[in-house]
Amino acid sequence: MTDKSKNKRLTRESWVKGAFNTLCEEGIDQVRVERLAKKLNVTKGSFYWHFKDRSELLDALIEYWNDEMTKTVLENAKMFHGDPVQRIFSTLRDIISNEKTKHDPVFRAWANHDPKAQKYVEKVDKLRTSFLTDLFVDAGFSAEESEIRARMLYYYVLGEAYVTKKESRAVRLKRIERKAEIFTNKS
Amino acid sequence: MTDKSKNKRLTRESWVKGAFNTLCEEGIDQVRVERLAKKLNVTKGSFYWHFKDRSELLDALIEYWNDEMTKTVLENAKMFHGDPVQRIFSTLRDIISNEKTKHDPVFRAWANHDPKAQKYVEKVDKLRTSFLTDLFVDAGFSAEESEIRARMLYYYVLGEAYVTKKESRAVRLKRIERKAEIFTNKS
DNA sequence: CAATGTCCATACGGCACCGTATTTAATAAT
DNA sequence: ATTATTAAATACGGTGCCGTATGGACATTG
Repeated sequence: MTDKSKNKRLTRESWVKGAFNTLCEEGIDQVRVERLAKKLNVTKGSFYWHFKDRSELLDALIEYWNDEMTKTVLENAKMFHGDPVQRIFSTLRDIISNEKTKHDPVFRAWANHDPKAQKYVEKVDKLRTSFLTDLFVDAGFSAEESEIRARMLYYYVLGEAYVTKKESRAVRLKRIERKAEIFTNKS
Repeated sequence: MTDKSKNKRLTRESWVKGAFNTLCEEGIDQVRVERLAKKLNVTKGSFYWHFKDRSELLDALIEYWNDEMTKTVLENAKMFHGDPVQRIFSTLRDIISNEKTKHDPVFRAWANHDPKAQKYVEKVDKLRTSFLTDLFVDAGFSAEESEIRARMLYYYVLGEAYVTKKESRAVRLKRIERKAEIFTNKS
């Protein structure tokens, strides 16, 4: 698709992206060098020129995921200025709509058994929750209350992502927005 | 530990339990026949007497998980009678305290790439949410509102389980109870 | 148009695992 | 005690994967 079948030379990133695909579709233990090679229509001779070994690919994969998550996810939300409550919704929309976020669970499954990946997951979690916390503060909640609500909202969105993977983002977003109102109501 | 090192004969269940352990610790792709054999201090000659092949072990593993989840998890909660809101808390306590529930994420990670396991996960999800829904109804919420709150609460608990795996159950339970109050408040 | 560097193919040894076949040991039945 | 049955050990061929070594194709530069 992205690579016309005539592309001879591959880049390091080609491998990482290919690895990311099979990570999402089959889990980390199924991303193997020779299978990737076949998928990319080359031999592993290519791979071992670009990478020292499989472990180096996995490291690159972690970096790739981290970049995608930190770069793009919260950019739009930061741009958006206006009603603080609306910004919370906008952020949710961002997280859910992001193509990559859809694959959060797969990466988390990996991190579950790999401390290196785990470190980055924790990083991203902190980034997101602290961002959400700030939004609640802007919306007028106390610091403590903001943190509680941010965590609640974030955990909820995460859990929702695990259970309702098959539903469309539109449906999910609608439901989440409906429920998010509860979080933004000052009881 | 459970098996004194002198136990000669193994049962089918020994294998399933061993498989469940490595499933939790390393993921489904790491449960291999010969490694399990070594862990159980036998050879795979034993395994292939009890099972046709690896796939049959995985099927048994799914059944095992399903039984553990449906049998024990909600039993206590059903026993408990009294204030409906208190029953909700009691149920949460049950889900979180259950040793097996702790490993929900790992099993879900597997289900993510295996339709067979996925089916059972959906079953358990439905069981839990419908049970929670009934509790909210008992607590005086409308049918529609009950379902919404049940889903929120359940997704939240799930998401929480993914992010805060390392914390003690006591700490988690305390936090969750604190937050669950919000779900049980009629705004 | 040589020479050098970049990128990949091919060929190899080794390991871990799967599943089968066959044999041996332990337990139960007669 | 002999025989069956059950449970596990051993031995085997086959496959997929890893990483290395080496050579070839292509491009770039002088």
